[in-house]
Amino acid sequence: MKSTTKKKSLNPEDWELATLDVIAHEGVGAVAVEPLAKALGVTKGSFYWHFANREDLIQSALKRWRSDDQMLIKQRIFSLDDPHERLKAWFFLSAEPSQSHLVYATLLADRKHGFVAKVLKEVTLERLSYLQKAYQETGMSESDAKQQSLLAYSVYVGYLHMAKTLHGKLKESENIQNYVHYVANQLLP
Amino acid sequence: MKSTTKKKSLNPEDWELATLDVIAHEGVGAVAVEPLAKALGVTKGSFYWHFANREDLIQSALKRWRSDDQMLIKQRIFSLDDPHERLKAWFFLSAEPSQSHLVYATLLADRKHGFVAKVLKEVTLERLSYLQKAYQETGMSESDAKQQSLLAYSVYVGYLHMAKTLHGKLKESENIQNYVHYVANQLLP
DNA sequence: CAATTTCCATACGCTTGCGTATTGACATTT
DNA sequence: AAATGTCAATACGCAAGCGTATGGAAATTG
Repeated sequence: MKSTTKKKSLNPEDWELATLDVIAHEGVGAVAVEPLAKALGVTKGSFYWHFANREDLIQSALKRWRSDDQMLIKQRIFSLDDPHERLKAWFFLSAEPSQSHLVYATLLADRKHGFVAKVLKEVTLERLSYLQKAYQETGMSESDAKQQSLLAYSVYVGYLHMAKTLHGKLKESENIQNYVHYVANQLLP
Repeated sequence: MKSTTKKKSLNPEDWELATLDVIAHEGVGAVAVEPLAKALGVTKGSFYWHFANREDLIQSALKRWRSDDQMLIKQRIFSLDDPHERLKAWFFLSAEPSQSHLVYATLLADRKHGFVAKVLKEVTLERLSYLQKAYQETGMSESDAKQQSLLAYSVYVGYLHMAKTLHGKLKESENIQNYVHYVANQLLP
């Protein structure tokens, strides 16, 4: 994370966005007030004006992340009428590179912060219920839809990590497109 | 991690096993010499007798993890002749709780240590090639086997995280068995 | 214009943890 | 018995980072 141009005056959003950037690349544990301040071109005096402490900052950042992510999913996916199209849009969205996915991936691995586990669980259950609903609308029984949504979601989570782990062995554009089509074929009823 | 009974004298294996326990539960970044020493009932003087530094310890611990895991996979899965049985064994093994899975999950999230990325990639590629080989032996084309093994592996990785994230909502034994059967049905040719 | 508010810099004390140096205790070898 | 090797304890200096306190600068309000 590079130092930004010194800005006239910072607001809480500036801090939160910088925090999400750290979380995306290094996880919640790497969020540190002083290096963040340095990156933003200030010292920590102003940080403590805006936030009670480090955890307050992280919670605010995650709240923002969650809200933005919900909005994106609603616009891109759950505005579609046809459940098949919705599921397809999910597969394509889930394979797109984005900071949101990176943040989500690091939250998945967090073992130390109860508030992280809480946000993670809520976001995950919400997404799963959207997927289950879509599968049910295609005609699946409730119990099959439940298993299938869990499976499809596991594929998303797995893909998040595979893309990073096998960087350079997965990243050819045609391979990604092929894979997504393959997955959609396997997981769409 | 609790303090163990004070042992007469520690060997490198003691340190490595304690380190894997920390990695499993909190990730590589949480490995710290002094708390480890405390947990083992000694002070860090003897740590530095056995290991050059913290990284040396972590690398040794990961080397042990990798070696044990390879052995387990070979015994439980790749000793089977029938590729269908092998794949089924993989699905069941991958859903079993184990420290090895926990370690693997935290390695997946590590963004800070090049040597971790290296081990992770090697382990992952090795497992993928085993899976691909098994799918091919069931009669799949090479390119389908490749995609299918990536998909099946993504499901494993996804499941690792879902089990933790949705703790208490996934952990009923019948649900796990149902899920594994469901997955096997979907992903076995 | 003075008072208040907002944002910010800096000093301080504390904690955690690292690696190095030194010394001690015990076991093994010569 | 002396020398050597193994394991371990402790002190030390350093760094990173946290939160608190204090004072300053700029903007806004009355």
